[in-house]
Amino acid sequence: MALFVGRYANRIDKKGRVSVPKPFRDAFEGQAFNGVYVYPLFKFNACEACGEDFMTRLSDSLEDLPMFSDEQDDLSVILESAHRLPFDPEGRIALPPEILKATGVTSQALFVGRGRRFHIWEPKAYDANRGRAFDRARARGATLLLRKPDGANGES
Amino acid sequence: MALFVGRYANRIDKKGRVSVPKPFRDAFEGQAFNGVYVYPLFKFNACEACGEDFMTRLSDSLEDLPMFSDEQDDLSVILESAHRLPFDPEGRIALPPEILKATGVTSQALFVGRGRRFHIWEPKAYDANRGRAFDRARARGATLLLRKPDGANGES
DNA sequence: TAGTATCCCATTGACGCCCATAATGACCCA
DNA sequence: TGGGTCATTATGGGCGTCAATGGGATACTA
Repeated sequence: MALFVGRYANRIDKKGRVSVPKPFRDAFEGQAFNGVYVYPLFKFNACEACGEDFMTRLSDSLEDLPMFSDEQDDLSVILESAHRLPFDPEGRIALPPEILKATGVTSQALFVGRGRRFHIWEPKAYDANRGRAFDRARARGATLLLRKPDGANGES
Repeated sequence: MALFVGRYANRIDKKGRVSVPKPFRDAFEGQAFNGVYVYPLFKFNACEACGEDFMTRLSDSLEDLPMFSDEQDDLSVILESAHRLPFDPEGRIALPPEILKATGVTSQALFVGRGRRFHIWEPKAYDANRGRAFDRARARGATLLLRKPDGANGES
């Protein structure tokens, strides 16, 4: 699957529909479900979106936690508040009221690439947060251990 | 099999029937039994529902516990109190009195997606019990370690 | 025969599909 | 290098279809 990168601002119409940027739609090529899963983030006033593959991986990861455990129940709130949004023939999705409320999105939605998933922000809210992560990373002197280049870890 | 995600509130009619949300019904595609298994949860005033596949998996998991152990006997109550509910031609099920009583469901049933299974709640009870799960996750700064994408860890 | 469960049909309201148009950017040619 | 044309995406709105719901008819059971 291609990666989600870059930022795109699209308009919300009266019916609550918004076009998912073409480059993002292309990245869903070959998935069983032609659409996106969207769920609110608890760290930001924004929501996250991904395809069926990633959602299944998320669900399976939750099942690695013990059944009936508090930890599993608390984190399952992601699945409970997720929405399965199919593309219409023009590649649009309809954002549910709950998501609009959680993100503050009204007339415009900002799509922000995040690799295997992407975020949806109210543009002004994004600007307010933008740069902070960058500053934090600089201040902390953040480092990242890269995986071995393919084959070594079974990734495609 | 597709995942169960999101929340849907449907009404119970005079005959005790309730429509299972279409997205959930679709997720049962290709299962041998055209219906759901429903059993009460001991942790919440709610019940859990799943398809034949998951029920089999649950039964097998119980057999992994030591035979004749208290643990196995206690958890086996799930199987004892489970109901096998077939869909009617319109995709509705009739919740048995025992389930209605255990959940407090009367006029409305809230279907809550949980990945490979889903819960059924009385709407107000859900708000009271689960409404703060999101805040708890935020407050705790909850994190989740994802499985490696496919095959990388030998699990399937 | 009464009570219950299952099936069938009707209604309605939301949403998905289709078409039309506008805007954007790429390409070609002078 | 500038202008024009074409292709593709983003956007707007009307209409048909389908899912949720309610009620009646029929078969089954105790």
